[in-house]
Amino acid sequence: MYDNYFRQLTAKMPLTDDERALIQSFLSVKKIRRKQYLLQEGDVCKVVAFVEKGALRSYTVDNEGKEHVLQFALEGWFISDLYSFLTGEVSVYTIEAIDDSELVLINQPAHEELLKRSPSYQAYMLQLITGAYIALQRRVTSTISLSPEERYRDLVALYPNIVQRVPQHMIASYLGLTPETLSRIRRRLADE
Amino acid sequence: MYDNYFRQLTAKMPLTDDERALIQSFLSVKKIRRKQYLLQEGDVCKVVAFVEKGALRSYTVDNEGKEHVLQFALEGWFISDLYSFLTGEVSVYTIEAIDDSELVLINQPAHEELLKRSPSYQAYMLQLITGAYIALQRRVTSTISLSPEERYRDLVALYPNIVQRVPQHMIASYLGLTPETLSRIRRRLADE
DNA sequence: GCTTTCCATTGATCTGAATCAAGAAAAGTC
DNA sequence: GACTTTTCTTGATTCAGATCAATGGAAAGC
Repeated sequence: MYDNYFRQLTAKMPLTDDERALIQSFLSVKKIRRKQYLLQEGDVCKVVAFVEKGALRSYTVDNEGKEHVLQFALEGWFISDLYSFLTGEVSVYTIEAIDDSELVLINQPAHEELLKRSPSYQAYMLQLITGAYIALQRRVTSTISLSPEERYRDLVALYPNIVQRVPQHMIASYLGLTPETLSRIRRRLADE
Repeated sequence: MYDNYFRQLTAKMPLTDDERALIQSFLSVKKIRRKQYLLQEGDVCKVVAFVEKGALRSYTVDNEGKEHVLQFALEGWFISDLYSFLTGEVSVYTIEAIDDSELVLINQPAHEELLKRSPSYQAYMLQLITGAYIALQRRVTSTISLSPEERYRDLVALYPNIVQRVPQHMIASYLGLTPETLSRIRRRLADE
């Protein structure tokens, strides 16, 4: 159940059996079906989710009712609204399963407790947030300095598995394009 | 010299005199003149800078030679390319002083050492990166879900001091607009 | 204080992506 | 396996913001 989670964790952070048991005692498992929500806009984000299996995305809805994808999370990734999770403020994001998925969850009190009790967990969290920060910064850089076509190529180069796995209109939304525009970009690239 | 820095730090993290002395021994001070660089594209980012006085910005230059502002830092803010600083990879960003400025710097080895030796510093760094992450996430959200006019209003509401202090064409660049477009938006808003 | 560079504004025009519309194909559901 | 829903594609049209161009004014630098 926690296989991928601990594979990931121990790869970065060797753990004693005791520490592993301690951490595991604070985790829980959840299965979630395609199109179900892990978080809804207006709620406080209660958990950080590790994707054991499946795929999820987070998105905002603007005034005109349009969705804008913030992040995808495939197997081995984390997803959450860290802002809401850490501050307790309500979230402007929705997190939804793209496919039937299996998640490993940790809630806020458990997270607090583990930070205090496990130095490994603490160090891991610092790495996690740093990684999230770096991924976001790359995204911002791409958004502000590349053309739509370049942004798409960048995404394909960096996360080919996302492009293969996720419906195209969600990729378009992630890139800040309409599905029509992305379709035309793909044709242009294929024609060359 | 380190007044603002420690005011900021102790506000979040009570320090013993010893700890303060330890941290201070790892810091250095730098004055930098308007238009001088703290970091140039292609170099590794060696420091995290706290702005005691003045104002800086970071930006990327795209294929066509256009600048895109990633971040502003006024008094009391930090600026760096954390990605480059932490990984040692070269940076795609330039960090430049907008006005003559005074900075408190910490370099990578000092940062490593302090992480090991000062739990307060460690906890502070976690807060810092978390804060940076949250600020970036807000920026992404604004970029993907708001119109240019809404983005500008958001910026004015959130950081009025930036808008007052920084040349308008840099604000435009930060918002992903041309100076002309921002000028027209401002007129529209003033006319109403 | 004078010169030069930089900066904000306004108008005219252009353009790339959005929108609108419709049909085909694929996937999901019962 | 038939039906429904979702997804992708293609074409025609529109539109918001970029680009091009020019001016007046402010700040920087000597």
